[in-house]
Parts: sequence; C-alpha cells; structure tokens
Amino acid sequence: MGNVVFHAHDHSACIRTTLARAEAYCVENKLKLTPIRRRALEILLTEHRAIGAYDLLSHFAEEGLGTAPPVAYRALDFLTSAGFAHKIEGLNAYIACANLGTKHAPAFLICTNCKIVAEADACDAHLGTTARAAGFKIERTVIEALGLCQACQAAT
Amino acid sequence: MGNVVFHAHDHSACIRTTLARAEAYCVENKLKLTPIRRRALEILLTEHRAIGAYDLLSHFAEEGLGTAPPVAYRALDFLTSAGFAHKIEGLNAYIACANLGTKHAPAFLICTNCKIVAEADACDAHLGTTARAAGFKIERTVIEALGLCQACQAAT
DNA sequence: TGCTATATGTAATGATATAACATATCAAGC
DNA sequence: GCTTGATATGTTATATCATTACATATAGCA
Repeated sequence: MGNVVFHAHDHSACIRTTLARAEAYCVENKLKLTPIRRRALEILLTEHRAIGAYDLLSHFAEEGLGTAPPVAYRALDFLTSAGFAHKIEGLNAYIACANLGTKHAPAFLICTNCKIVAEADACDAHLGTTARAAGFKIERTVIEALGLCQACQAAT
Repeated sequence: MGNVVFHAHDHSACIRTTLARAEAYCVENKLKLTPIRRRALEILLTEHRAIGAYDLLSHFAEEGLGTAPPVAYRALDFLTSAGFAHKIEGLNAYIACANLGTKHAPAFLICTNCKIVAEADACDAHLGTTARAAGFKIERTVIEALGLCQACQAAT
C-alpha cells in the first residue's frame, strides 16, 4: 500500500529526495523545471498539506516571484500535469505528490480539521480498509470518474 | 449494482416518482420540502445532469423565485443534506440523487463531453469494473475521503 | 543570427461560494 | 388567539477560486 503516514518523519530529507526525483524526471521527459516551478514544488513539499492557489501566490509575492493569479495557476498546472502535485477537489487545494515519478491513480485521506492529507493508491481497492488501518475516521467520500460515455466515444 | 444508465428511459415518470419519494421522506423525517426546495429538486431531475448553482439560479430568476446566490445555495444545501442531490466536486456542479431515500455512498461516472452523470454505489467495490460494464472510458478519477485523522479525533 | 516554441508579466474579468443581517413564516405552548 | 422561538427567506455585499487575453522575454534550434 502507499505511504499512508499521518505521523512525523524526516521531512527535510523527504523534500530533498523528492525535488531530486522531480529534476531527474524532467530531464528524462524533456520538461523544464524552471525556478518558479521548482519553488512551487518546494513550497508544496514544505507545507506538506493541501494549500490553495492563492496561498501559494502569497509565498510568491513575499519572495518577489509574482503577484498575479496566473503565476500560481501556471505553476500548479505544470506540477499537476507532470504528476508532481495533485488537486484535492473537495478542498479546491493542491498538494505535492507523495509517490512522485510513478504512474498512479491517487486516493486521498483528508483531515478536515488539520488539513493534512495522506496519499494512498486507488488500486488499494478499498479506501475504507486503508483508512481503518491508519485510524482515520471517514465522514464524507468523493468518488468520481471523469471520462467519456459510450455515446460520446462513438461520436468522436 | 446501482442504476448506471446512460441510455434513455421514461423520464417524466422518473421525475414524478422521485419527487413523491422525496415528499414521503420529508414527512417521515420532519423536513420541510418548501416550494423553492421542491422546485430546485424538480429542476435538477428535469436537467438529469450536473448543473451549476448559478444555472439553477437562472431558472429561479426566470420563474421569479429569486435572483441572489444564497437562494440557490440554500436550496442546494437542503437537497444535499437530505440526500436528495449530490455535489460533483470535479465539476463544481450538482445533480439529483438517483437512489433517493436510501443511505448510500455515491460514486459517479461523469462524461466530460455531454455532462451526463451516472450514479453508482461506492460499495460496488471497483469503479473500473462498473465503468467497463457501462462502456465508459475513464480519463481521470477523483477519490477522496474527508474526515478526521487519528490525532484530531484524540484532540476533540 | 533570426525564427519559433515555450515561458512569464500583467490587467481585467469570470465563476463559485459565503457572511451578515433584516424580515417573514410556522408550529408549540400558554 | 397570542407569544415566542426556531426555521426559512430576502437582500446586499464580499470572499474565494480560476481563466482570458494580450504583451514581453527567453531558450533551443535552423
């Protein structure tokens, strides 16, 4: 199963190795991890919880990296497309990927109180089982598959 | 398994029986299905797909039922709390419940092209299996469990 | 070097959602 | 039938989340 950890861990090492993996992945896939994109990932990794696009933007503003919303959304678009971050639809917020570099369908356990998010894998079959193992108390689930219905596939 | 239907059906009958079930459920549970709430449900049932809060509000405006956002959001809050409608987080949109009156954890198959939404049950184990049976092609999944982590449970 | 893709800067606006407070309605108990 | 308290509705303003559109800059390549 995935890294379902709500407990403490060596966070600075976790940030360093994840950034390194992101860099390697970009080289392999001819993607450009520009300073602003790299910094965005670093901020998400440091926060280690889901944060809003405008929260990210405040960090950028403090550091003189930009003040207009597109700056944040572009960085987040890059990170989510590359699989370095995920959007938590239930919170309209974004979080660094915990299994960076691997193709995966993420599933999340989100604490509505402290906003900490644990990433599991959707292939772990039941979120309920994973949650029980982690001592997480589920209050609401969001389970959605977006794609094309049969008719729309035929029409295109 | 749930009513995973992308195909045509007797829609006016479906609306009538669902409204009747909602009314019965409200009587049983001492909830008030006021005219505006009833009309909101009727509109969602008629649309038979996910619509935005402001789409609902336009219907209200045309019918002289209100023009301010809270009118729509209150009606939607009532319907979702009562289990008569669900929010589709991936679309920021709302849809009438297909299994009204029964306690259930819904899972959705959402066509990003035509916006039709099929409701399955999360207990059906795998969304993938359900999708395959319906000929639905999944492009993105949103799987989120919101609740309280162990630490936050302990703290309260 | 000059061309073209891609990335960034910036202003304006669109889309979604809630806060706050006033007024109305309804049902329970007197 | 009135009072009272709870719930629902009306309304203004504002908060929050996200994109469009267009100008400018920069990197990689012919």
